[in-house]
Amino acid sequence: MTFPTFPVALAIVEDDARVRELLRTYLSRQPEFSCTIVVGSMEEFWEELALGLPPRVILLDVSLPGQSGIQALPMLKKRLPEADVVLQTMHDDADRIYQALRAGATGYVIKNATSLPQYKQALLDVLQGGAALSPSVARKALQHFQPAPSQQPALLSAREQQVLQALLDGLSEKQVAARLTLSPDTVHTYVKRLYDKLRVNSRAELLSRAAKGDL
Amino acid sequence: MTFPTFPVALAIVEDDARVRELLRTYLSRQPEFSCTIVVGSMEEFWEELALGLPPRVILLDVSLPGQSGIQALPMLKKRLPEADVVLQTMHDDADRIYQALRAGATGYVIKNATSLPQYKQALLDVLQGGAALSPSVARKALQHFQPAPSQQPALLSAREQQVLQALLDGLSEKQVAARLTLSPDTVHTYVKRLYDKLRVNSRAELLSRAAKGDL
DNA sequence: AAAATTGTACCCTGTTTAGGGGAGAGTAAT
DNA sequence: ATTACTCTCCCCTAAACAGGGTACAATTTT
Repeated sequence: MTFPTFPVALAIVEDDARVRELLRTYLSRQPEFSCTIVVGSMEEFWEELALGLPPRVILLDVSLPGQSGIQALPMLKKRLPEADVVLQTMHDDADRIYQALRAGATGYVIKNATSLPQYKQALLDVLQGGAALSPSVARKALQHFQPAPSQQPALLSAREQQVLQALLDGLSEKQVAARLTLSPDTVHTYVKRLYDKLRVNSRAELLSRAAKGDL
Repeated sequence: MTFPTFPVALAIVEDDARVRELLRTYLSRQPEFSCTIVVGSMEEFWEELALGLPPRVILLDVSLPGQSGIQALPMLKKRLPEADVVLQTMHDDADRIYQALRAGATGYVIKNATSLPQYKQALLDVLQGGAALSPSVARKALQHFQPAPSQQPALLSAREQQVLQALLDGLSEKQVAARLTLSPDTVHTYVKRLYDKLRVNSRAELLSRAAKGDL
């Protein structure tokens, strides 16, 4: 992990003046950060950005007057691909969280549930290549991993379905073996059985049918 | 949020005796927790479980002798649907993380990067309905939200797109050659170029991404 | 005019898949 | 108690694929 040289250029975009100043004063006092841009809207942010050096991390409010933080995210990632964006908001709305994470946010914290030292820790975490999620946000995010597994057929045994899922994830037989802690030969046996049951005769056919919504 | 009544019944499954005792002594000292089960393997866990009251939270090592923590997860969720499971491990392997989160873990912490107070905090977080992810784990998890940024078909020439389409239809290179009236070698050349442009390195990966709606 | 891209085709080596066989241990059902 | 099924592992051969290179003519871009 390449560790950043301190202080790190930090931008704060937050429309609530009280919160904004609180963050600025606290974070400015930390030797790790230098608040190079502190503004109340994205419009102001774009202006300031043109003037000085680009920030390494951006602490961004989700709901802003004018262009919202979420709307701005794609543009931000395009204009500043190197920057990490940590979103902050009052609510832990599942849909907004989902949007934000897809748009490439590397952090998402809930205002009321986050102390100033935790803000600092969150920023340090992303600088070290991690991601910072408030517990309630993380829980919502994890739900998107759940609905994964499929539906039907008692046709396939539990183990067979696990192998199938791994194949659909694009793994090679060797990788499947590693994931399921099996011998590559055993995986091969399963693959053959799957081809038999699913009436295909190549990985490509299997995946192609999966892509078309079969199975 | 319904707050639990303290102390909360906690199970610790960890094969390294030093770590296990460290966690037990520290967490037992906290008024919030009562370590009702402290064992070194899943086999022992199942035995102890039959005797006493079921734990509310389980701190579970990923790699255990015998039945691993990951393997045990589905069984645990079935046997103790009410319990939260926090996994701990040394490594932040992306595939393992993915598996664990899909299997319903509500926490995933990295041993070396987590202090005892942070362990406590992680457990409290899940008790309050949140999820606890170490920063590096969260980062890996977030990558699964990314699949969005697909390629622009513009990058692919007309001929390349025809080959791609044929591949997505599940054809072999030889079959593609037949469809497009090309030499198998030429098709091979195209496939290599496609892999290059689409950043994959196997047919399975390509088809897998197609199945997920990329490209 | 030089450079880059595209379409086409061939060579090479190594790895992975496909499809065939057998085989033992365990569980469930008849 | 035989049958049937599942899970696990092993052997084999031949085909397909992955990745690396070279080559040249026709465009298109610069």
